[in-house]
Amino acid sequence: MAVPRQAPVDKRRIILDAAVRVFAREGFHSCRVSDIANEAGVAYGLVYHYFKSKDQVLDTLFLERWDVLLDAIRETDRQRIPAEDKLTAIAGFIIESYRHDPDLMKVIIVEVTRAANTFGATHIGKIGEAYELIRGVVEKAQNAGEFRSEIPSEFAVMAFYGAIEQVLTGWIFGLLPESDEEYELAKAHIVRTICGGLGA
Amino acid sequence: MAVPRQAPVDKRRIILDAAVRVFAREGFHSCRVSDIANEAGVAYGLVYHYFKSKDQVLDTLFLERWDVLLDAIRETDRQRIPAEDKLTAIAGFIIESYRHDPDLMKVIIVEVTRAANTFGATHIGKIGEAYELIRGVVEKAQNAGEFRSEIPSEFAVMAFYGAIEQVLTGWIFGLLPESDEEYELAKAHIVRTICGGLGA
DNA sequence: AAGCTCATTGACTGACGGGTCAATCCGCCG
DNA sequence: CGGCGGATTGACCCGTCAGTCAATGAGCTT
Repeated sequence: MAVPRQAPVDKRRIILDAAVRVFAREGFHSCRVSDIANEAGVAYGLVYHYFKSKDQVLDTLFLERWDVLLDAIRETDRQRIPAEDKLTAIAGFIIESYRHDPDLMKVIIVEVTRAANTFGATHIGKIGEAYELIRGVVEKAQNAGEFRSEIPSEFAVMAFYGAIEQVLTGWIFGLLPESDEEYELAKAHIVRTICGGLGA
Repeated sequence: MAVPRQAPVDKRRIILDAAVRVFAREGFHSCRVSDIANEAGVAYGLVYHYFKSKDQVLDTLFLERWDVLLDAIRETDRQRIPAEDKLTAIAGFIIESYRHDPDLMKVIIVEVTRAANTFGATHIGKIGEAYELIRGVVEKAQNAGEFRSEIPSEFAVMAFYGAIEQVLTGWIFGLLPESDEEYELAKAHIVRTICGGLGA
């Protein structure tokens, strides 16, 4: 009667969730592994029972979430809707991720995505996958005449993703006001800027 | 006959220049202060003679260069030219800074600007000053009817600066091809995307 | 009930690197 | 010449963790 060993509580999950809070609060480099253990209400050594290293905890957090993002982009691209709507959906997904779990997104953005030197190095591939998927959306739109072809899709992606990341960073560091309304406005404004431009 | 004490060589400058190379090569956190001293051909302790801490070396590098950028933006804004040209000038200045001294810009972008958690925290104010100056450019253009007012200037800035930073990051981490021609294209494309939009 | 497996504990170790400081060097001035 | 002050040196100190490991305990299997 194969009773799942992990029936009562999944300590691994508890550790990961605690790590999100600790990384968000203190930063990956400044925090100690013992902080994670304490936050999780678990012994120090248990972290090393489930993870090979402190780095691997962050890796796991990032990969778990980033794969969800990649799937969401792929799924969006599969729809038969205007390219602009696809971009709105992608920006919307990222912003909703932030609204739903700000700590996790903060960690991913601040400690991985924006820290390509320290950590991203390992994950540049994964991050590049997202760029590539979005580039696909843009390129198809250009071929279909929805977007003008004047601007290389590589630049379009940088502008689009750069705008999103910058807005999230603005929220994270208190440079932009945050509220449910602001989140909705951001989705619309980002896409409108990238697709429609600032020009009168 | 006040002979300048520092006549022969300015060791302080030598240390700063060496630090740029070391930070660019190994990253601020991974490198040791002794690496900087070795690169500068100077004794370990001399770094602490001129700087209070390892952090202060990076601080100095950042502030020196960022103030030049702020001045450049202010100077650009003073000109009587179309807002789009101002943005081109600003993007151009940043990209030229990168072309002129890639190591220094790499350090500033990767270790300060994009590392707002670790370091930027101290410099969020300075970074915000740049946003604010650019926002001024956009807002004036909106009031003059050059740019449409539909998009709040705060978002416009995020999109503009985000696009630039993302392109630089792409170069730094080898996600975008680099060449003199690419630099020129980037200036044009970034501004054209932000001002004209992707839409057909 | 005995013994096995595996989660769990937390004290301990060892490396690493930032920062200190006492000593030395050197140009200048009286 | 003698001595002052600032530049320069680099060995050393010392705190800080990441990661280890031997011991404990809880439940399952036979």
